[in-house]
Amino acid sequence: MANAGDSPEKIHLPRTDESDHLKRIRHTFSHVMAMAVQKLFPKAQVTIGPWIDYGFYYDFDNPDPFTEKDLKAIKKQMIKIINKDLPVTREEVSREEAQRRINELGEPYKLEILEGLEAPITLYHLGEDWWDLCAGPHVETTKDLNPKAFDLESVAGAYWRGDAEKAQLQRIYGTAWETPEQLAEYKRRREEAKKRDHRRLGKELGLFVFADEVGPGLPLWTPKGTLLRSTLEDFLKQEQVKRGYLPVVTPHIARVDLFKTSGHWQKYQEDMFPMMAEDDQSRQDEVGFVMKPMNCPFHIQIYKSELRSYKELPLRYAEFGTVYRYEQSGELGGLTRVRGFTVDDAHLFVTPDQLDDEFLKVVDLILAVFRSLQLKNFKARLSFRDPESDKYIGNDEVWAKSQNAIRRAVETLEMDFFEAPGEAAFYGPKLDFIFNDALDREWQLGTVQVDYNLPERFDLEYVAEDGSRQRPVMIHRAPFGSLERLIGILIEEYAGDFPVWLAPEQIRLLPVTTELTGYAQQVADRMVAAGIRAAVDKSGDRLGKLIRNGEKGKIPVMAIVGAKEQEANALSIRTRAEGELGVIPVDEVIERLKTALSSHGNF
RNA sequence: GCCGACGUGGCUCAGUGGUAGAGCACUCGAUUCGUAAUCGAGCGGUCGCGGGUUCAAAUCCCGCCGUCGGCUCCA
Repeated sequence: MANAGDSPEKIHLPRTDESDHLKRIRHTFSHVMAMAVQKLFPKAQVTIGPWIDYGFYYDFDNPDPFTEKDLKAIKKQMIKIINKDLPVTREEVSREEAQRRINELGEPYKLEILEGLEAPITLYHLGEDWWDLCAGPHVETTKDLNPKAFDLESVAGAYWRGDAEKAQLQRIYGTAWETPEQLAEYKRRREEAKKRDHRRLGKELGLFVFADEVGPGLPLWTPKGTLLRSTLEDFLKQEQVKRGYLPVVTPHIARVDLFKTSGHWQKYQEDMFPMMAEDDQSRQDEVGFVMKPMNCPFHIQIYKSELRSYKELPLRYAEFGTVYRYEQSGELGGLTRVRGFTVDDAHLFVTPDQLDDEFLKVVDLILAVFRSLQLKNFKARLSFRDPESDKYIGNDEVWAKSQNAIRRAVETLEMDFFEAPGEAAFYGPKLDFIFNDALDREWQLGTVQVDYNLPERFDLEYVAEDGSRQRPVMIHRAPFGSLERLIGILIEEYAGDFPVWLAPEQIRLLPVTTELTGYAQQVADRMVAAGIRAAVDKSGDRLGKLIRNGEKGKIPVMAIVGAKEQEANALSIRTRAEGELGVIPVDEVIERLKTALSSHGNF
């Protein structure tokens, strides 16, 4: 599972790619499931059924979608099949023979699969009655499958060949292991992961809400969530000031024409909120305003507002710019995919000579930011153009230049990375930083992009040393990517237990009796004056309840204030991480908190 | 956008044809109490929205909206 963090678990849960044996087990399980499904649903057609990281799935074309009840029946049937100790046998056949047999079964999907296969064409049989086209490998017999070490998890829709234009199939997901203990541990960790889900914790901790009345994918940030946000913003702003970034602010809407020049309107209109037009004629003429899906055209206009000299470059415009994208309804979820979000955006206008160095400096900043946030589990992805696709602007030469610049950078930094053709932005390639959420789904956070195209489209210039007009190169970059998505990931990464500097409420004072509330408030006021987010629990409940509420609220530091403490000008400290720390003088508590804040460390 | 499941007070959930329930939270009262829930009372819901079936709908049917799991998409 993702996010095992640094707490070592006793039972290792191997991914399929770690073990050849598991690969066979999971693969054979998918065949057993397909066989069971066809036994129970004779009209079901099988398509593909691979192993995946922790299990397997199989896609079926069935007149009716499968239900939860069906899953139970299928599971039972699978156990029956396994207990028959059916041999799994491989058979090599000619293309013609395969065709003949498929026609005998009447399974058109298999025929389509066969077309894409290269020799040798192999079939795998489960006993006498069932076979599928398959490259293998599999276990020897169903005896090698433990009927107590698998489960069917969910049904979902999936398109044939992953193509939304093609048939809608029914996918059944299953998980399979070598031992029942592994299965139990897997399930336990899934449950744990659900508790870390930022949607759940966000609600429990009161960080953000969604309202039907506002709209889907449009989060509302509560005071607590906003404190978290602004702490992150302030942190990055400080880092950027140190690195020569200049702040800018730009509006949320602009004329359509601006995005025609950039190419957004032509390439990504479907992903933008509809145009605001004054009347039908204006709408038809495409004269109106749109919500911005990106900030770059605005920063470009600031660049263009004056004639630039090479002496000014690199110019680094930074803004926490909120953008709006009309994401497909089925894609929205929590904070990780929203329709309105804030990008920690900056656009660097550089001379071609400065490109490599500036790019490296940006990556250095991004990695420093991740380090400060204790984010360690990420992958670097080189998101390049898919040469087959027409969704990009610019010519081949420019793309090659941009992609090479990114490749040079990761090679210079000796970073681990993988290339992903087709993941580029429409105007240029990217170096993306990919993180996993609690449920192991991948999300892009930070990104750096090299762009020769927009400078061209907007006809950007600077005056070079020799007096000639030259074209700058742009670097688009966002270490967080989106503040919303970052916070979603952070919540799950920390399981809601933020380090003191990020915690919305950093210390809570708990008066043992209500008579001490006034004194506790005085102490809290001192802390607030020292830049600490301190609060007093004034509920009047008993201490046990106050502590319970503090723990549930995941307040990193609690301070019990009783008569003894008041007399000693001290606090009895209890932290989330370490429990009771004993009585500490107020001054020392404040000092330690201040240190924790500035160092991003623990109390 | 597609397939499926789900949608009951602020939160978590019970209630499957006969005019709405629990715990927590909240308010009030009593208690002034030392490291994860003090006791009692009270407030609070046109059961997502709109149609339909029925003598009667939270419950059955249809449409829409939203959430969730996938798929597709993702500047």
